[in-house]
Amino acid sequence: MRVRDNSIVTFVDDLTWRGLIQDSTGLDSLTPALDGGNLTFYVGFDPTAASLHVGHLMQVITARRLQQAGHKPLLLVGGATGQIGDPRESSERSLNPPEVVEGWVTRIRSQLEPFVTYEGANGAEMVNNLDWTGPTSVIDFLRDVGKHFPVNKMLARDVVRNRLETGISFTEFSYQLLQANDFYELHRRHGCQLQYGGSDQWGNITAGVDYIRRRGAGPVHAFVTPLVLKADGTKFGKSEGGAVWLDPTMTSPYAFYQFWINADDRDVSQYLRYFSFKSRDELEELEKATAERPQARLAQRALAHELTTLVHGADEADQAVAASQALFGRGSLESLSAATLRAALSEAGLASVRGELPTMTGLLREAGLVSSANEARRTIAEGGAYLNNERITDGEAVLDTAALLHGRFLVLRRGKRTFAGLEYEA
RNA sequence: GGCGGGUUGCCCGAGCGGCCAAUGGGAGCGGACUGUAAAUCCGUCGCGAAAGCUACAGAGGUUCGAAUCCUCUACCCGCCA
Repeated sequence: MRVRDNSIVTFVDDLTWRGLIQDSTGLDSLTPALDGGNLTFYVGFDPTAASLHVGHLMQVITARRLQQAGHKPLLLVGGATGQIGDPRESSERSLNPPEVVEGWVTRIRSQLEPFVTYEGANGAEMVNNLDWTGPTSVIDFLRDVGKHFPVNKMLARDVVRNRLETGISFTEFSYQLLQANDFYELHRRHGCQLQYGGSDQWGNITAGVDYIRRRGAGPVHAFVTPLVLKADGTKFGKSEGGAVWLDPTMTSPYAFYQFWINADDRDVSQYLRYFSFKSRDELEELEKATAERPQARLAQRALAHELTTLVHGADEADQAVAASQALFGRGSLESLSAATLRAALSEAGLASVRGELPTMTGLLREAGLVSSANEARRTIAEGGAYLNNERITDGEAVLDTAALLHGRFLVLRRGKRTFAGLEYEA
């Protein structure tokens, strides 16, 4: 692994410098295990939606990082736990139909696949906890697993304690047994010695560590990564209201790229440490650049490009960059070639209209920038609507064909940075 | 099982027969300033071109008129058994 080659820096030193280890079962034992290479570890993803989102990226990337350091990943997709639901702070989850969860398992599995390699001595494996949890009878589960879990300890867990106020079903309460048992089963079947996850998983993870010890196995290691925070206090991973998904049909590569480009100056250096595979030297260079010339956004560009490449591939990443340059660039839209314009608009979202010449409000609706005519008029009145980078002032004005770029394209924009394209065919 | 309180727009939360599409805050959206950043200030925030329509847990009722009163149903929360 690169980091070890270039100097005295060990793998754990690197993880620590990046801020990836918020809590662990003890660095004294974890350090030699991780620096030694050849550890089998697991990280789990529950199918709670059709796709993973940027909030999961930390765990995905950490898996890749660990594998590059010589460890063997077991990527678990929770076909069983996904049907139960990890308790949230707020309230009880509604159960998803088993066949829906099953579909999500398949999708998430294939989404995870590209992030690790399956070759070599530490080739990754995909596992599904439904394989061992599904066939277990209630009696067996209660006798073999349940007997090792003191309810008083289970109640002490933060999430559970909070939920005692508002209510928690037995179903969700029992979640931690399933996850603890997963760790045990993976330890038993695959020699798994390490589980990591997000900091919200600490309770579930340590439940597994304890359980393995109670069953006379182990010892095993665990650590958790910190919650990704935003300097402005809002939740990480949201963009224009919705989650930023890894699935390109749910969040386009362009939108994904834009999400990272818009990272706050105060956050971007830490994001690079968390998510980037660049060396410490390179990252410190970028941190310096951000401090000195934040307006150049070198760190945001590097982060956005690297992550878009990792998630969507080099071609998609380059297209997202090109589209961003075309749309946000200083040059006039007229100077862009038809091919460049089409490509850029396709990235941002290109719809087509035909027939009668629409009005300005109609254009905004067709482009999907507003959800109702009222909203279109309001946006225009607020001065937030642009056609080919010129502010629209009259919502009732009919489109002038002279505005068509290359005789067919229109660049619509709402606010500073939300672009959408329209292709007009008479 | 009994008694009492509650259910309002994306969220919190006022309203307690007409002046309520509904006070206020947050989120969201837009503008100004910048750097596709932050902070700040300002505006906006159900649908409809409009007439109007749909909304205050659900269903029914009283009334010229209901988010506001009555009845039933569902869910939540207290207190007592």
